[in-house]
Amino acid sequence: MSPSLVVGLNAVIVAVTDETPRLLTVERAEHGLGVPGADRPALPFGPLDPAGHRTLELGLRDWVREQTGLELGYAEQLYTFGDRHRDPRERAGGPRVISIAYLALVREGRVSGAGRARWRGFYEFLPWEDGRAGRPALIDDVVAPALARWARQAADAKARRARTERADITFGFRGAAFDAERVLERYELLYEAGLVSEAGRDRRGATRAATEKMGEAMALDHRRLMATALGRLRGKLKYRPVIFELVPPTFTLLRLQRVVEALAGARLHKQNFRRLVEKGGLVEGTGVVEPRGVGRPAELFRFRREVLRERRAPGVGLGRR
Amino acid sequence: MSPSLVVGLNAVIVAVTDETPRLLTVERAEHGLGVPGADRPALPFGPLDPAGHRTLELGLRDWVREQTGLELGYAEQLYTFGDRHRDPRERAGGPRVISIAYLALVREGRVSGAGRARWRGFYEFLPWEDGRAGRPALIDDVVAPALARWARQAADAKARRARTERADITFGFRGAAFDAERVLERYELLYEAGLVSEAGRDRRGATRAATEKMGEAMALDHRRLMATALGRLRGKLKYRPVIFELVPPTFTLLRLQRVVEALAGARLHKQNFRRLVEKGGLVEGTGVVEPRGVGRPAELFRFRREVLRERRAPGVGLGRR
DNA sequence: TCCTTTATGCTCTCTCTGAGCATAATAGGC
DNA sequence: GCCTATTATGCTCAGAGAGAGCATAAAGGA
Repeated sequence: MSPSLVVGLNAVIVAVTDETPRLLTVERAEHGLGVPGADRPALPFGPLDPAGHRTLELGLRDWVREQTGLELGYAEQLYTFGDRHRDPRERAGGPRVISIAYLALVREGRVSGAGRARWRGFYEFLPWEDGRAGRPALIDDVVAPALARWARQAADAKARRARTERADITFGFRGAAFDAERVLERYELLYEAGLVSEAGRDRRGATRAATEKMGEAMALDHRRLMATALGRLRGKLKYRPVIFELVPPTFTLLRLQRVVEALAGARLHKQNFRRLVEKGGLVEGTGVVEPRGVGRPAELFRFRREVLRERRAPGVGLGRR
Repeated sequence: MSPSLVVGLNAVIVAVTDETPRLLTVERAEHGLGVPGADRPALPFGPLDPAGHRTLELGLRDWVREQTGLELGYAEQLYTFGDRHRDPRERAGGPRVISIAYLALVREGRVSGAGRARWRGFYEFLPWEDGRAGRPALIDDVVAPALARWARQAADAKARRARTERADITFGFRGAAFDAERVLERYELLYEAGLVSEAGRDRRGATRAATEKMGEAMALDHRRLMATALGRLRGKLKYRPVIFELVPPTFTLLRLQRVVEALAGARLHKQNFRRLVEKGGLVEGTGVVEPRGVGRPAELFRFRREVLRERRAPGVGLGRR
């Protein structure tokens, strides 16, 4: 008999290369034999071994090493997902699966050699989150009308208003402020409105055509984990110097800025970004300039550890969008 | 045979009454027969029922209702703790216990009728976190020398410097900024240095006399969960209007301020606090004044929901300390 | 009436942030 | 060598927000 309860460990592994935030995915043979969507990209996953894994994080590192060949550096716990039927095989008598998700950051230079794993662009799965070229047309062309329809389908006037307000706040409609950190809230709203294909046949306000524009699906609820990770990362950038976990030891300020922009999904003002990180004590010049490339050569900078003593919440800000 | 793996649900239930942040604790007969510290205050706890609990949060609510009679309102997941030997009974063949901790907030008026549970002051367990009367003497008189001793015990000069830097950053020694949110980091440092009694016989830099001044111990790693909760709550106050989950529907601005101060562990400037919440659109006057009390009567205010549309991250700030 | 206490209004300064202008230093085309 | 495109870097200005403190208002009690 299979155990009635499994504690799984999932890793959302993030790197930024070529100004694109990327996610490490694996093929998931074992995770869905005969289950619809079993061929979709999945996050590295493995069950906690209660006897062998001394801590959750060590267990995660073991699984990631085994499945991707990658030795993780920075990792933090994200969230634990435990709703019933997260894994459809539970309906067929499979164990209840509780998944503890971690966010891990990998430096730019180390994205090769991921074994049978594959780096995929974050925004292939969450295309509405990339606002670097201005507010994504997807939001106003596809999301807004679908959510409006979803709101109209509510039972009464009060529920309609609640749905409209929620859509406004999460996507910044009708003058509401768009908050880049609310990635999970946006995904969950899209899910409830039937706009992402993981929501299944219950399509509600959404047409098939609309759903198909909403990015690629992942296995199980892994797109939800991704959304959780991106939201957390965007939030954390603002008050912890995690950005330096994603770049090489030295970097030009423009490269640093592009990495922040890639994650924030927004463009930043170049001179102000420089002022923020330089005057803010986050970085210090090395005196060395990077020769290659057009234009005036840029100085290479490095992270300035002392900032941890000096400032309470050293981070970079995400811009407005 | 006992199962080899249990997923537990723990609740850190917080209320503020009489300007004191409080925690709901229970007696833990079942949780430590013959184990040292079994009589210590504990958090409400119950194992997840894989068949009965549809979501983790619903399972938590069930357990809290059963153990304390309380119907939870606001609740959010905090963190999942899964280190081996969190529960000492694991050493004696007990199951590996993974605990998913939640933070729940209870409104001031609802703290009665907690069944066999008991409200305890937060700072009875974490006395160094209350800086409302100025920097706690405990930090400079007890913590600082003990951590200095702990730093000196490090293997080499490099490790010594690392320990010193860590102590400086977490407690704001030697000119470093004190960050009220780093509650967990402080607790963990105290634990590693053997300054809290949960650390067991391995006392390292700490004398028994010092340890006894460091607040009351809790069962298992529950003080760690408390620290996680307080840190999260302090952080969240700054960018989400969670404070209104802790106060009645109407309140004077001074009462609101006292609740923030109680949680922040710091005093705030009265006029600036008023400006922050009033001009910031977080509250609106009701036109009604509260009669009782000395001094000029104060107007009653209420939370202004519209702020959620208008501002990206509406919160209150914690002051400097 | 005066004093104590709490509420409320307002100002001043400093810092941070958004925005934009201006100049510097390269490479490549001519 | 000169011109242009391109990127780097320095600087200023305006407005928002935060920290601090002064001043006035409205109660109750001596």
